[in-house]
Amino acid sequence: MGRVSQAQAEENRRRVVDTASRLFREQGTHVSVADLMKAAGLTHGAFYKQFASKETLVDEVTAHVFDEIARRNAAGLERHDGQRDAAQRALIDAYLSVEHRDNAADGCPVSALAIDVARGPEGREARRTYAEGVADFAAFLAPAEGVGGGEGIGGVGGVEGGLARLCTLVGALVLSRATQGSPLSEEILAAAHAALTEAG
Amino acid sequence: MGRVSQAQAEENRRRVVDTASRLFREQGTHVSVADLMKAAGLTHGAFYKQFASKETLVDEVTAHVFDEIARRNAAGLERHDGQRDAAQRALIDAYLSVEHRDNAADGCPVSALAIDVARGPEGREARRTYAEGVADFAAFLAPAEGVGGGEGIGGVGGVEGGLARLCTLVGALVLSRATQGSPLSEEILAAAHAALTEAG
DNA sequence: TGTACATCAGTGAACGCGCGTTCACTGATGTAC
DNA sequence: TGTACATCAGTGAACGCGCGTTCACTGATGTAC
Repeated sequence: MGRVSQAQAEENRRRVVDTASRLFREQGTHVSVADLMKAAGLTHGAFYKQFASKETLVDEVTAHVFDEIARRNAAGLERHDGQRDAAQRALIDAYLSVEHRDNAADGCPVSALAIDVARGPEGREARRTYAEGVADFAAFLAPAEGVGGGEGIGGVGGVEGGLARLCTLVGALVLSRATQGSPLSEEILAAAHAALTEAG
Repeated sequence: MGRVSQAQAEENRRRVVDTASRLFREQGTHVSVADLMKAAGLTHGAFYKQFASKETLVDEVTAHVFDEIARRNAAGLERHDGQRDAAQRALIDAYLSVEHRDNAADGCPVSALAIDVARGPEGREARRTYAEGVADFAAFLAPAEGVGGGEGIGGVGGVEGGLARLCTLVGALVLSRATQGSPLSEEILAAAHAALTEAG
């Protein structure tokens, strides 16, 4: 194919990262370099002109995907005019939807990458990024402290309450995906939704 | 080595299944046949004298490991003289402990195998076994219906309450493993514990 | 109970395959004049 | 502005390696007499 313009090369690189951020969430970080590059419309050899190694890409994609979710949460908050409670409910609704269950590629990286991150070595940069993403997400989910009646699942407030809510969300999504095909899958989403919205 | 007695052969087979049930939970079902057999004290060739394929083993081990957890839950109930509430609390304490987080090999298969099951094909027998295991576990966790005050997380009762509690347990374990090395890991366990014990 | 032989659990080399990675090559792009 | 050349993004064959699986072989076990 010969050389390609700098602009084209940059766009290609971006497309590889975007494609990986979808494929990794859908199938895990073990997706092969060849499959990834094919999905991005290139051949596998080109990969190493842009990335030092597959491990490097995993780290970069992890960071990329958590940036995206942070932006999305911020946008959600804005859409509800800064009303934390409403934004949280909207997120919980979307998180525990069948669409989210069936569309891991576009979905939450906390759920989608948990096992890949857990099984990677502890020193890994992806691990730090992941932990930060969890903390940010929990902060977003934190119930309003002590204001009028409801203060979240089990009555636990603040960051702790946010963490507990996140556990329920992530557990529900992971379990509903693992039981897909059984009626249990939808029951799990409904049960978690009821638990999170009725006391929260 | 030559032939081995029937009793010895059966014991070897059992050891392979036991070893796999630990390694699969610890590292996932992608553990290689060679590594598995080495860990069981045999060579890889012997594997196919006992199992039709690796997929067959995964199905058998999934069933085995869920049998074990069902037995363990039943034993827990007996140890507390059939007092459901006390048995549930003991399980929640153990589930959300640092020991459980650090010892996936002996731990809950619902958390450990979730992603492997979710990524396997839908028709897979392991999937059915998994869904049954989830249902049984949720039934065990179900809060007592309507009796005096507490009826579980978010006030959701019955099977639904059991499912919601299971989501929180599984989410907490998965997240605390993925964030291991960060202080967040212990905070997650504590937050889920507080949420599950204070209203339950 | 003792002998002769078929069985078959376990061994270890070998298979095809897909993995991550390397590399000689191509030829349009970017640059120096 | 036009020409000459170095650069380097992308190609596709090839690398060593580990995977799941197969197979000829071994020799103690189990069985038939």
